[in-house]
Amino acid sequence: MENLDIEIKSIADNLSHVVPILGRIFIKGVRAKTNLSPQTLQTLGALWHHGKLTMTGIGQHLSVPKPHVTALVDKLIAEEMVERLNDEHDRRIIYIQLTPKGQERFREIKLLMVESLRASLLLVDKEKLHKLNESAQYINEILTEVGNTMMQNCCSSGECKKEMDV
Amino acid sequence: MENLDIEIKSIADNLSHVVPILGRIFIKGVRAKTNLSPQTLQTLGALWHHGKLTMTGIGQHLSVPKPHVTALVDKLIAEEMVERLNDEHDRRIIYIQLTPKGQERFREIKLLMVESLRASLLLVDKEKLHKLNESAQYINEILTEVGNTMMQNCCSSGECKKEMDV
DNA sequence: GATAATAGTTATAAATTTGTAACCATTAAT
DNA sequence: ATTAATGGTTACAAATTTATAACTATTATC
Repeated sequence: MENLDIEIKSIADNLSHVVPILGRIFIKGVRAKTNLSPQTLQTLGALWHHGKLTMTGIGQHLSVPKPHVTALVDKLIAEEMVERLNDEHDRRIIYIQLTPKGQERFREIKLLMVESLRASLLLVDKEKLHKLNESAQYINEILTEVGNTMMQNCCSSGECKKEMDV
Repeated sequence: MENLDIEIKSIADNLSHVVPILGRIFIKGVRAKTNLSPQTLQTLGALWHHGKLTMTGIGQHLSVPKPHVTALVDKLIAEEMVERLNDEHDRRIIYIQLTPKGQERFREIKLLMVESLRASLLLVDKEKLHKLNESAQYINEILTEVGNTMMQNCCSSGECKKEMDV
């Protein structure tokens, strides 16, 4: 069990070091070209991935306090990128989902992200890229899994987008 | 070459989705227990990893404008966690590095990060954890590499800490 | 049916981050 | 010897994020 502990330390070390780099690539590298704040971008990303989220679900995904989620969503609604949806059985619950316009817009944002990443990986050779892809896939798989169990019923619609579908 | 493009898209998709989750684990999960802002935490992390950074080096690592780096460093100096160091050959350059107190303090912060991660990975079994570790290691390796090539001479001291050494 | 819990909003203040412009000191280039 | 470029700071305004408290509407519990 000692061994396992060392492994978690190592994971923490490696992943924490990578946070600002990913931020640079996916947030800062894209932000200037849209008029969207980082958290707004992440909200769209979460909605794209999960298809449908409650207000508290969004808050948990971004770890943002609920009142601020309201503000984020209001802003996105003002731009007609997302819409509110009432739950049939529980009238307290409001789902948020991308509008067609929002989907279109986020598709473009994803292109910007890809370009930003491509620029960063320019000098990385094919084989390393392949291995990087596998690693990224795996990390996303695990972290999405633990992320979901931590929020009760994040995407209550049932199915999350597992794959990219640009 | 078509294939390579798809791979980059996939990497972008997976890594971008993971950004808010990592933020939750390593930044938000730790912040409350320290009185440090996210960027201040990341500054310490970068210094821990690189040992020594110039002001612009810090700015590039966090992608933060230079004037704000001054503010961040000033704050850390006020808490005696980092210190300025002059370059022998170029008197414009100022290196920042952790003080012993700062190292001690960041060691504690790393413990908090590990605990936060451990809590998230509670339900993940041993084998997955092992594979996760390998993936995290690889991603850090590649991204650190491209990160460094993008900033001319980030850690001009020469040697970066490659391994965890808590 | 009264009470407690949940989902979301409104309002507000404070902290943090972002973005500029102008500036000093030092080094590089011509 | 000027002039240009680099590394860093100061000053300031704006945008974004964080943190609370109080509140409404609805559902769950006893």
